Amino acid sequence: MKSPAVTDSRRDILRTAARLFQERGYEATSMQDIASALNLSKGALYHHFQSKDEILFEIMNHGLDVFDEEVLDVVRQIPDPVERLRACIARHIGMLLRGRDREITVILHENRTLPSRLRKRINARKRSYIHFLEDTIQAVQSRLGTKNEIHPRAAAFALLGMINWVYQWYRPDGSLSEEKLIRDYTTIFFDGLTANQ
Amino acid sequence: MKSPAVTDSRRDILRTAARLFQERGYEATSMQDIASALNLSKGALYHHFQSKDEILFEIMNHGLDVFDEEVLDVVRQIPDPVERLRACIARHIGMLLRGRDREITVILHENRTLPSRLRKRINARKRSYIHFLEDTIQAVQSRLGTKNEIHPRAAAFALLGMINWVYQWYRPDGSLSEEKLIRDYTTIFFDGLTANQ
DNA sequence: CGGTCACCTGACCGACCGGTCGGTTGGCGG
DNA sequence: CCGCCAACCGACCGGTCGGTCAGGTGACCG
Repeated sequence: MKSPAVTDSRRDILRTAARLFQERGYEATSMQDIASALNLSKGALYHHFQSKDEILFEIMNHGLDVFDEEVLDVVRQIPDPVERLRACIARHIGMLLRGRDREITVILHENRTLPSRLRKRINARKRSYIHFLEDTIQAVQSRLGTKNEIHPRAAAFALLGMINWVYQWYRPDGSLSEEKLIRDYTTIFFDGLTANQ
Repeated sequence: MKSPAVTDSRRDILRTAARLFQERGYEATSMQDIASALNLSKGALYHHFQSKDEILFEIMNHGLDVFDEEVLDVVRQIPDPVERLRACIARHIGMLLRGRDREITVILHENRTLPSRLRKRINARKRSYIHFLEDTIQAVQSRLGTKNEIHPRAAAFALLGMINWVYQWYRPDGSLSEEKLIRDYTTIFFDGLTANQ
């Protein structure tokens, strides 16, 4: 077990690095940039992490930890598939918008920059979320007895795309509130643009 | 007017650079990488372009030219908003999947890497597409007399997200055909997951 | 009080970056 | 056959990158 001080400084580095990676991109952010932002020397970073890659990997892993905790673990408890999917949409969007350290954004954007060994481990975790969405969508379809033949995987990726794209354009200080965004996205996914409700 | 040879070698460079940028990312691709892939010296690249930034900018500009030509110019001719939107979805996805040089993918991914002067010009062109989508969606809503209050901008970005995310996961050699993908995406956006048709 | 260890500094390394430059080449117009 | 010039080469520039390392410092422990 590591001392709290150790994990604290590690977490500080990860938070700052995540912010910089999100603002400038991974490749465009140097270790010196990260060190300067923390009032540290570059060498000090290498006391806590073996490499720049490890920092990125830990950012993503921690982001996925938080995601599992605040989204998946909660919505899995909901037995009704329709309500489960609704809650999932709301919580996923909420996390994306309120995540202070933007780890999720880094996960989305720096997909291919990780060396393949580490990337595989991250992708495996992502894939389990995809499967959860696919299963839930299929349950929703048979529950509501829909007669269309929408491929659950296509629907899962469509939903993921809708939501994950939000970070590219949404600004919290704009005219569109988070609640309205969630409501509209949920309506579109379940009932489409032409919904009458 | 430039000679065909000049534009030819420029286009070759842009195509190869676009492929590399898409595979490894802009910052992770060096001018030497581009030159080697073309069996050229690095200096030769600077005979055709002033800077690496200019190459990225021209890739994006050309990608948007093709997009305007193959998507927007065609679907704008369609008077009925519903049919216009359907055609737009189909053509947008088709372009994304069949675009040989992946310029569109580069446009989507390397948003923030351009210096702000050039980025503004690219973003202005993107914004005009957003406005087109918003207007069409609003026309669809009033045409079908939908009673919901989905914000046209939210719907436009949801649609964009669904479609643009495709490049992150879709593989043409998988079990999901392009036609099926277009059909499912169109159904989801117009009628939702619970569509009965 | 002396020793140890986590934490950190700052100088340093070789590789490589984007970009430049003087010079070569080969095909084409006159 | 000459002269020209776009296209290209390869050495080179200053600077920055990720990463290393010897050493300093201060808190804690016996």
